[in-house]
Amino acid sequence: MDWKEGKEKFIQAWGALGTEWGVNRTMAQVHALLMISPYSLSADEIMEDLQISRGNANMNIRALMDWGLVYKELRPGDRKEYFIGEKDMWKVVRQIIINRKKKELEPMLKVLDEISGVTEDCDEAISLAKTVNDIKMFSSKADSTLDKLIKADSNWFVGTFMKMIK
Amino acid sequence: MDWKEGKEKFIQAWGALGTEWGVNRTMAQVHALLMISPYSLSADEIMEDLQISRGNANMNIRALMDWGLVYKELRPGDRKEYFIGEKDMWKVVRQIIINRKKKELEPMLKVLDEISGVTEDCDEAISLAKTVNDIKMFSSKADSTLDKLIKADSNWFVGTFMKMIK
DNA sequence: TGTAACTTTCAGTAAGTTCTGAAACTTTTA
DNA sequence: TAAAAGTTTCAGAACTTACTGAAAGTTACA
Repeated sequence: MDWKEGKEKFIQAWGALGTEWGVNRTMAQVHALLMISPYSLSADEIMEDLQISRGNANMNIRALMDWGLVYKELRPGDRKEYFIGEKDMWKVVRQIIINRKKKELEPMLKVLDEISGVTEDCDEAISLAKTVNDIKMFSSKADSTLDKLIKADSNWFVGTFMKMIK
Repeated sequence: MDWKEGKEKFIQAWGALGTEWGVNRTMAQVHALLMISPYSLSADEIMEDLQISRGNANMNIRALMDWGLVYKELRPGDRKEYFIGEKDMWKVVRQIIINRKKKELEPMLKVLDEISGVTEDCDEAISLAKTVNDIKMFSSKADSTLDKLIKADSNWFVGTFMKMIK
């Protein structure tokens, strides 16, 4: 297999994975492209490579910068903006966790707290309260674990996880 | 807040969370409904409660049974099928991990292996190979961790994770 | 300050996903 | 074995999300 074919496959696979995780396909593909590119690319190069429109490219590059997975790079003497992808897998995963946690876990915990106000004494209310409580316990545990994970560095992760799964 | 309002909110929130994780809204809502219901429900009751069609209810109940999150329950002397949701949060999370792992992680690893065939000696090929390798290392680590997690029981999880994050 | 180079926005359209409802199928029981 | 009760399937409709392309907005230089 030559690298062009490999690149093609990689971008496809990453895009598909993104879709299943609620990330839009193009955003994941732009990310894949920048992750494997040894140098920064301009919006035009990205558009050309993935065959997408300027608007689409712009919006997804922006989203990736918001997520902290892509950075702007300015080349002296060139007015174009170039973009470079985060290459460190650990940082990539970390950024994704940070973003999803904020967007999903925290709102969920908020709703659960509100529901804790239910205190009637019928089967339904009791069952609801129990489920809500279980989820709360589980998620606050997950939440603090993720917090530690986020603060920890890559080596810590490798070391501790390896020990833990032995 | 009375339990009906709480139930309503819970189903909404669980549905929204599902959407963000690539699970369809109705499937997540049916799951939420069954999770907090103290007794099993028939397809008709689910349709009525969530205001959805028979076809929709049927397809999503089936999907939940495939995922191992909902079971069929037969009441003696009644020809209707009743459904009961898995109540143990730990099992719910486990089942979800098992299913997503199979559907997503494994295909990704397969593609990465294929791409490992790229061995040219230009910048592009080297950068691609490096990224692919990093992801492979990361995912096989994640994979084996998840395997242990799946095999472990709830108490183990609580204990080890708590130790780990201290 | 004018204009060229580049970036951002957004209304309309395309693509993709989920839902409905009715028909086909299966099972049970009289 | 007929028909009643229940379940499954699926084509098309409804809805949701993503993309295009052109116009508006910025910035940078002469």
